Amino acid sequence: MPRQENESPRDRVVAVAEHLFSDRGYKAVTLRDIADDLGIRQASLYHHFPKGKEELFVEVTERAMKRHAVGMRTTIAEAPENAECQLKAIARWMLSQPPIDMARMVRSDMVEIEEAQRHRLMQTALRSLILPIEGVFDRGIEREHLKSMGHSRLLASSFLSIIEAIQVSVRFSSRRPEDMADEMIDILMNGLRPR
Amino acid sequence: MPRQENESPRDRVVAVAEHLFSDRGYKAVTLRDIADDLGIRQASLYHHFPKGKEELFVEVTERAMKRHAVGMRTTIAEAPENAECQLKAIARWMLSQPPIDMARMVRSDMVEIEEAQRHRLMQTALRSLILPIEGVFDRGIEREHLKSMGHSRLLASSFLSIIEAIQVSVRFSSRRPEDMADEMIDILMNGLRPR
DNA sequence: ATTATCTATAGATCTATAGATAATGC
DNA sequence: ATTATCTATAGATCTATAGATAATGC
Repeated sequence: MPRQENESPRDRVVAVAEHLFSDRGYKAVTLRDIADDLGIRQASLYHHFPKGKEELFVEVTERAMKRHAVGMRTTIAEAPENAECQLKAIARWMLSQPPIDMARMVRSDMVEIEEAQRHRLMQTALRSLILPIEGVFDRGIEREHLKSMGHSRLLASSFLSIIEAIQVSVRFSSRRPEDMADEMIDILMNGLRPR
Repeated sequence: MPRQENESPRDRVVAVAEHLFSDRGYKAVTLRDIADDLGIRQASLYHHFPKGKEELFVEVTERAMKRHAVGMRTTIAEAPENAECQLKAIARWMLSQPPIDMARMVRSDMVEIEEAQRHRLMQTALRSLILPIEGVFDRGIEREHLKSMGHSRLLASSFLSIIEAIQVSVRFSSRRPEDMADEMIDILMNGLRPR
């Protein structure tokens, strides 16, 4: 089989690990789980990640964040200059990706890894996910006179957590996640009270 | 020391376990962690919970849900008959309690426990947390003509996830969580767009 | 030759059990 | 007598290491 044609074995490891970590978190996923899904032996993972589980998790998280940094940027750039449209586009982008439970990431996953790595990953998550959304709200405030409480960071992380809630809801609902996102964005823009 | 005056040893176990489980989740918390926080030996936990970790976790979750069922009911009952006030009161109630990461609960914690227990706990969580909030929105739709998309369940779980996002934000912000909640509720009610 | 896998296994950690000891409450 | 703790330890699971074997790409 000629290489370069598709995915390197290392990339497959990262992809499978991402899905498992994204679903159940760092501690609940074992190297055995990952190896089983890949159809290889647990020890074989050490060929790709000699420092082991933590190294793999950090790589998984870094890649996901890089993907989001790019995905967010292009998603926003390609959407009309309008907060509502951009939020709906962002929602679609996020829903196309493995879910990110920020609460779990901060409280459970990150505490398990080395201090230095943790700080760096948290910074990357802020830049890749929160700041781009914050930017959309800030430009909306500027250009469309959206209400501002001077703290669009809270708005951005609330938005992310709503997407997360939708990704959970999908398990119990037959509605399309995109419709749920649009509905919630509608409420964020116009409010529940009749106008 | 006369008993009945305060907390039974078993109650202390549940209380300590709740804080740890609430913070880091089922798999990431070991019986040793709980015992250490209590100042006892790991094996001593089996006196109170002979069936072990899962039994303890189920008890912790059930108690938390019962507390929420009561807390929600009285919080809503004591607030003015007005969706905005009731939501703000609920936010204060939730912020006074250990955080509940629904996404983690569904995806990570619940998968580790027995099928039957899982179903029961999920039902209890629905009744104790989601339905009361759903009720507030539904009555708001009825009485204050709030906008309805016919799916206030999504609204309720989004509301919960926003509270969760606030409890995470507190770690990085110096703002009062109650103020953050009020701000977000304001946006939910009136929208970001100028009226 | 390099890359990707394997088997075998050490060492750490975690849950759980058995049985002894101490404290508490009639 | 009952309740709450302890020590000691078995057994399972998990991460990680060492060294062998197979596949791949010049």
